[in-house]
Amino acid sequence: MTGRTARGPALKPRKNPEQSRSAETVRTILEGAARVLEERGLAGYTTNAVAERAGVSVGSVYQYFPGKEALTAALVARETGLLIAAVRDAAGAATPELGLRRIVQATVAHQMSRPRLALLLDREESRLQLADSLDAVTRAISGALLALLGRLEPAPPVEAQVAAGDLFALLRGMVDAAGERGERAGDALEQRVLRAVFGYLGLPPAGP
Amino acid sequence: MTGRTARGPALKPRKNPEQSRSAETVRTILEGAARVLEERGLAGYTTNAVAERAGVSVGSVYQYFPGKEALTAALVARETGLLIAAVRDAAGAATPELGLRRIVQATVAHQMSRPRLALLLDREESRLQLADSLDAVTRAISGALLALLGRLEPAPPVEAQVAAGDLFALLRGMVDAAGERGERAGDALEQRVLRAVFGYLGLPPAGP
Amino acid sequence: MTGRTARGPALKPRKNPEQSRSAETVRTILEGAARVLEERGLAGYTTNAVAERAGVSVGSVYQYFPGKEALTAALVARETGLLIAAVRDAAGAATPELGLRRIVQATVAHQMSRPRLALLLDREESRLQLADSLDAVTRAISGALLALLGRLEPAPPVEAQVAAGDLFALLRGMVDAAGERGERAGDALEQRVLRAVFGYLGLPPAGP
Amino acid sequence: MTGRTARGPALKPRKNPEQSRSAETVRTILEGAARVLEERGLAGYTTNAVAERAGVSVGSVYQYFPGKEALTAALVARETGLLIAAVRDAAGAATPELGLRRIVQATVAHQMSRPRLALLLDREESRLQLADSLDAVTRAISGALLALLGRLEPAPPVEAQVAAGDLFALLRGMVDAAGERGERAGDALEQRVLRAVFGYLGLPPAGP
DNA sequence: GATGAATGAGCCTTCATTCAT
DNA sequence: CATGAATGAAGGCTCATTCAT
Repeated sequence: MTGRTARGPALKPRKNPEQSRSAETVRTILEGAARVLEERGLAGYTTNAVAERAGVSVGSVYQYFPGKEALTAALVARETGLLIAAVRDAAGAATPELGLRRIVQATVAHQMSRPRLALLLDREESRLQLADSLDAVTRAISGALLALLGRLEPAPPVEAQVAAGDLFALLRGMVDAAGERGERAGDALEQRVLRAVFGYLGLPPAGP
Repeated sequence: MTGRTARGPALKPRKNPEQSRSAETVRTILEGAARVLEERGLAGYTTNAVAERAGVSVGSVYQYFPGKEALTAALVARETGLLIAAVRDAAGAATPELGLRRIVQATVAHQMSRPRLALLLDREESRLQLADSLDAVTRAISGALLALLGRLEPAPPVEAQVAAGDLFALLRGMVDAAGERGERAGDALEQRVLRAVFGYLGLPPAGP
Repeated sequence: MTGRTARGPALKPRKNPEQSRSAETVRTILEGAARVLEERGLAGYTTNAVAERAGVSVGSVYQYFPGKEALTAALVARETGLLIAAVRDAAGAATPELGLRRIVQATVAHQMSRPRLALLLDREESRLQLADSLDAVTRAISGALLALLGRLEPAPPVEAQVAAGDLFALLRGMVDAAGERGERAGDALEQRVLRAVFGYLGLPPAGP
Repeated sequence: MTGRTARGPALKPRKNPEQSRSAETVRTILEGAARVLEERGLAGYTTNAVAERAGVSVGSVYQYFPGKEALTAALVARETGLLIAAVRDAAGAATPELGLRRIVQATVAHQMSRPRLALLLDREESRLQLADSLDAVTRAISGALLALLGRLEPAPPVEAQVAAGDLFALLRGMVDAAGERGERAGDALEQRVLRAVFGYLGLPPAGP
């Protein structure tokens, strides 16, 4: 690993063949990568392992991704897609309270589905500085939070920008930890996260 | 990277020379490791780099630590020592509220002192399964929280064990993120974390 | 995968000029190879790059050439064809002096037309042991030189075989170097090469 | 091979321990590289092959050279050292004619000692653009030639700069070719090269 | 025939660890 | 004890070649 910290080393897929056979191979590779991450952790996450797990050759991995980081980025994008959509949606909720609840819900659901994978990708996401300087999930969630906070009455006693950052960190921290502990009950976790969120904002704890 | 995932590889220092020259060398090595981590990140954190930064030979590193992971573990222990002591202390505070505040305070202070180092070590800590299965910081903070929660009136509506886990995760998440953002004002951060903590527990936000 | 789904009526003549079609493809591929060599050098000279540059698939390259070396050999043959013809011609010149001049002329002209390509192919030619053990150009030029030397009066004081080898080497050396230096004036170079050639043979420097 | 054509990717040795054990290892590695080049050619010239042939591990190769190219550069420097010294010396010869003879002599001697190695290194030398833009040998020989040409009477009818380039090319071309042909008689070759050189310069062929 | 996705041997390089001095 | 040269397994990646469509 050469100390490439601040460059932009091709994180985009090499081809984007949303068609026929190739798309299938891409899916296979991504799922292979996900499985390797879940089963062997970051230490076992090698391009050769991914290829083997996916049942393709290393060459095929590099046919579609210019490098390992690009593969990781693509996996992040894939895993994150639903979450981002849900979060975007939440920003337009009827009330900010409802929006917050929806964001928490979506994040919890996302982390519950493949906890180890989600956790490891969170780590990789912050290690590589994907995208501009902030990855898509962070941007999406923080953005949605920001929008919701603006509509809150009374306005929270903390600057919105900062509050969004705090809430995102708090949310991710709790949810990742729950995943690591093996917690599987989404509803319960959701309630607890909301206690912290509403408490932070000085709102009365909303009933379920 | 050797695929040692499931073994129990000697994480304790090889010698425990609380004396003379050796202790000094150990300190030098640990500080070298800390500096490397801060300056070159996880990618640049190699045993040779540590030795060079510390002004000793690689051989000396292996004289005092059975392997890289042991070195990391020792660094974690060193960095964590003060925090753990402070947290233990907090458990005996006059009121649980005060105890909570003290824990938050200590954690914030700890993260603020060497933010990048603290962040990277947090990550390594959870990557390696240090100690029995839970590292010392986690145990200390969770334990202290648990003790304090038991004294709380009214008792929080969440099982104490779970609450302790949540609060620890929330705390660490917020503090790490603040460090990553480059935040340097400890007091402000402390207040905000407390809002979340007290909110989670259903307590009225305590004034500063 | 060309969407050739609808089979219309047979619009093509029954008898395809398969020959000329193939020949055209071969030409395209060879020119692709030449372009890649000129633009990306030996390092960028890959079969995939050639195919892409030629606008055909890799498969097609292998349809016409059994391997990369065969492709290179064919390119050498193509590039060398005119030169060889000119050199053969020169062997029959009225006087040996004129013949020598013609050979030099042809070689200079050849190298000037596509200098980088000529240089790189010279290298590849000697790397691969093309042909029997001596490639066509070497054989042609050396042969012509040999014939001319036999007619020279007075006979050069060096064995003809050896002299032919020397002159060829000298010629190629000077011409390649001129190409590498970016020299573009054929006439001047020709004169200088002739000085060396005639000097080597102990002949008086012939005027232009 | 990524098209790194114009960068300066560390061509200097990593360490320059002209002492004790290390120097011996460096020598061993360089000789291994030379042997591999002679025995297996450019195609078989891999860092692993070099290490194996030298009886050391790949790691040791990289301990002393930052990369394969640096190794090649060092080998070129080693092989070229004597030649360069001799050529430098020749520039100060009593008469320019004598100087020319000495340069030819040294070059012939150099190429005769390990012909295949010299040939392959010549190629590599021009492939990598070692040093500033011109490699040491080229600089040394061209420089010496330039100095000598300036002292020549009558002055050659060609611009000195150009003449130096031509003579160097002619020299190298003839000598490389002789090596490739397996010629082993240094004196004879030397005489023939001198015929071309003196002829080029319009000087009377000097007796041995 | 043409296509281009797929293959996999093999290359360069790194780095945790050992051991002779 | 300290040193640092030496080791070599393992990782990321390329590219000539094949073959199902």
